[in-house]
Amino acid sequence: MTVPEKEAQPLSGLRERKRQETRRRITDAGICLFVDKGIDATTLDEIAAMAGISRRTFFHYFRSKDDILLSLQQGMGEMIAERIRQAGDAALPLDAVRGAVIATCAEIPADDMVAIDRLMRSSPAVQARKQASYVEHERTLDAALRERWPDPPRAMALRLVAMVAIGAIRLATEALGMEGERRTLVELLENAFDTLTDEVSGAKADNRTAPVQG
Amino acid sequence: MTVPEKEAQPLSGLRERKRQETRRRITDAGICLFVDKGIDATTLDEIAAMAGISRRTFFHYFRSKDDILLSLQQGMGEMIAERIRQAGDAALPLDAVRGAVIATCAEIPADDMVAIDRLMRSSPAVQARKQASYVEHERTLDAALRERWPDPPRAMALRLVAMVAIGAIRLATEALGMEGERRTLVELLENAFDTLTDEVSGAKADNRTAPVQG
DNA sequence: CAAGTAGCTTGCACTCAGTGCAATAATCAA
DNA sequence: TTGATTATTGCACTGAGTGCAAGCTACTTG
Repeated sequence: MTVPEKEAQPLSGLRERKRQETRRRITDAGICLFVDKGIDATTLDEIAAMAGISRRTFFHYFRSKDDILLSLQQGMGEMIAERIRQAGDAALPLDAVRGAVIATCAEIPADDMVAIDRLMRSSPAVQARKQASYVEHERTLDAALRERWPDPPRAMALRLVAMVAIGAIRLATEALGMEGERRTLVELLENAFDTLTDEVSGAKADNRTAPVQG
Repeated sequence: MTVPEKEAQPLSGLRERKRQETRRRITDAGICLFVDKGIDATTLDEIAAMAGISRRTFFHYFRSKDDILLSLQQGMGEMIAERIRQAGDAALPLDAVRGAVIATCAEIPADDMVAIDRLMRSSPAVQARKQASYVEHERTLDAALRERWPDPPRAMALRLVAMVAIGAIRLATEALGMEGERRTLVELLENAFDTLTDEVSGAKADNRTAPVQG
C-alpha cells in the first residue's frame, strides 16, 4: 500500500483538485455518520458508500476510520512551533510558549474544537490516539524550543516547558467542553498558565527537601 | 461476554489459583513472543498456543493483545494516590505529589519498567494506549488531591499539579530508557521536579503580560 | 492530437481481531 | 453426591486492513 499523508506538489491540475475533493467528501461523510450513530457503530462500508467511493479506495486516503478525526487536529503543533521559532529575544521559554499557544488557539474556531473533542471522547481507541497526538505535538514544540534556545542550562527544561504548554491546551480544551463553561479558550489558557505558575512557585520554598511519607 | 478486570473475592480455592496461573501463562507467552518477533507480528493464535489455551479463552482474560502489556503498568496511579491521601498536613499539593511519586517509583523494578516501555514504543497502537493510561493516572491523582485538599483556591490548580506529576514520570521513564543514561529513576524524577520549579518560577515575573507575537 | 506514462479506482481474496452463542467440563457449596 | 457456578472451547460471524492485478483517468511529450 502506498503511504497517504503526503498532499503532493502540483496543487493545481484536475487530478489534485479531485483528490482534495474526494478527501473532503470522505471527511464529511465520516463526521456525519460518527455524529449520527457513533464512531464504533459506523463501518467503513457506510463511510465509503456515503462518500461515493469504494471501500478499497478509502484506504488510499486514510489509514483507518479513526484517522478521519485525528487528521482534523494535525498541524496545531507546527503552528505553535513556528511562533516559538519567531519569539523575541527577550522572552523566556515558558513565556514564549505561552504566547505562542494563546496566539495559535485564538485562531481556532472553538465550536468545532469542542465538537470534535466531544466526538473523540466517545471512542476509547480514538481518545487514546488523541492523547498520543498530544505527545507528538509536545515533541514538535520541544524541537522548536531547542532550535530557539540551544544549550539550555538543564537537559529536561525545554521538554518540560513543552509538556506544560500541551498540558495547558489539554486542560483548557477539556474545560471548554464542560457544561456551563462560559469562558473562552484563551481565557481558560491564561487561567491555566497563571494557576500553574502560582502553584509551582508556591512550592519552591521547600521542594529540595521533598518530604517522603509512607 | 463477561467483563474481565475483576480479580475476584475468594483468593483461595483451586478455581482462583488456576485462573491466576492461566493469566500468568498468557502474560509470559505474550511478552515472550512480543520480544521475539514484535507486537504487531504476533497473532492471538500464537499467544494462545504458547499459553496452552484456546483462542477463545484468551478473551476471557484480556480484552485484546495489547492489554497484556497495558495491564503491567496498571495500579501505579492508585499507589501514588494512596500516598497523596496520607500526605502530612504541612505539605503543599505539589510537594505532596512529588513525595508520593518518588516514594512509589522507588519501589518499582527499573529494569522491568525500561524493558516494558521500550517494547510498548514499538507499536503505535500500544504507545497510544499507554499515553491514554497516563491520563487515567492523572485523573486518579487529581481525585486523590481533591480528597486531601477540598476547595482549592483555583479550579484548575490540583488538576495541573496532577498533570505535572504524571509528566515528570513520563519524562523520567523516557530518559531512563535512553542509551547512556546512568542516573536512577528517582534521581531523574528529582531532576524533573527541580527543573520544572526553576523554569516556571523564572517566568513568573512577567507572565501576566504574556507577549503575543505573530 | 496521439500515444505513452503515471497515478487513481476498484474488485477479489486473504489474514487477523474480536464477539455472541451454545455445548461441555471443571470446581464449588450443601 | 448433587445441583449450581464458572471456565473452556468450537463455530460462525462481522469488520478492519492489506496485497495484487486489472482497468480507468489525467498528465505529458512529441
